[in-house]
Amino acid sequence: MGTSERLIETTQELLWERGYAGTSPKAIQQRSGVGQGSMYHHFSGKSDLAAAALSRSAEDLKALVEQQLSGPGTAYQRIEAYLLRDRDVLRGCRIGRMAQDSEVIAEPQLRRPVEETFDWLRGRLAELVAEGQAAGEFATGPDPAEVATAIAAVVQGGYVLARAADSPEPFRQAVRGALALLRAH
Amino acid sequence: MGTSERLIETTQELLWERGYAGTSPKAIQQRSGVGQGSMYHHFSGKSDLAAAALSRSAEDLKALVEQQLSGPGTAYQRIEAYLLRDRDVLRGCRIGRMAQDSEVIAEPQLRRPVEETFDWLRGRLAELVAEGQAAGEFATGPDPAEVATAIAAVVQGGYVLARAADSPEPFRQAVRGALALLRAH
DNA sequence: GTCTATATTTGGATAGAC
DNA sequence: GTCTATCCAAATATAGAC
Repeated sequence: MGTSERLIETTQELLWERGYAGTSPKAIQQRSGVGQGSMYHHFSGKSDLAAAALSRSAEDLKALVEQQLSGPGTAYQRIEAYLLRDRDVLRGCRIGRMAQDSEVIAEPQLRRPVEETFDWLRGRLAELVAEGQAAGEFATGPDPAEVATAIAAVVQGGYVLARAADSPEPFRQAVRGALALLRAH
Repeated sequence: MGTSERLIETTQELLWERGYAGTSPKAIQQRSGVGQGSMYHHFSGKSDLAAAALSRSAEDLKALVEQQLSGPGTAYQRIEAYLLRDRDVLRGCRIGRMAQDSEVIAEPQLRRPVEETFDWLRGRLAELVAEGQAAGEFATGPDPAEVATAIAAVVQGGYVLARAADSPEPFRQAVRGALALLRAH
């Protein structure tokens, strides 16, 4: 594996664990085993490396989610597969976490992968909701885009509530509540 | 206003804006106008001061939310009042933001106010959902505690999606979607 | 491409005078 | 209670040798 690769993967891990403000170049060098000179040879600095890591994480996450959303079954079943998939809930969302970090939000190069991931997710969920409405699985009153955004928000908020409680349980409750409301029509 | 008071309020602001990792003693001293000696006279250090600030923020937030939830109207109307209240969406939630900060989650003194706030909120919402079910406003199938947690998650996740998009719109969409699902039965 | 040396600023605090 | 001096490590690089 190349040096850049090692740096990017290590930075992905550290950003997920500690956020942008909490991730130092020194920590990246130590965990990756790459020296300071090498790091600054391959990347211009912390934010350059973080931008590469976040783009990579965004791609990884979209690919993973697409597996659930494009699986077999009805629209409801695919949304359910996404919401109930195995997660290490207390780690939180590698992308959603970055939205709380003011430095990430302030730097377009860092915010863009975060924004694009959620734009994609909300659009993809909206397609499924519309499909489920057409199939008579869901109530047809609600706007599919609004319901899709609510579903994405339940996941992100579920992580917040779970970390606050230091327990995965609130995440699971939130998801079950959302599924119950989707079904109840 | 006392010196401790000034320190606490300034720390509340900075934690909201920059998170725990991003808030330094020096920044607190500069914004509050309180000197270093004074700060360390009144508080033993950063985490002590942050604990006081977070407890205060938790109280403030609970009082504010309780206004909406205990207002006039049906259960649905009070939940709606809470979800639609005027917010500076892009600032995010002063309490929910802290849940993403690993140092906060790791220190019980810092995590406790965050945990308690959401425990209280979820319980309070669950009462309202149960009340609405009893009154025939909501479908009676879903578990009130699960629906309540989903509602709290929509708010927290709405902030995440809004900050990611650098626009309040996803928050508003998520909330409208949640209200539509609550109504659709 | 990688290494070591060096540099500046901040983080986070302690000590002791006033 | 507040101020100034001082301290040491970490953050975030740049420079130049190899």
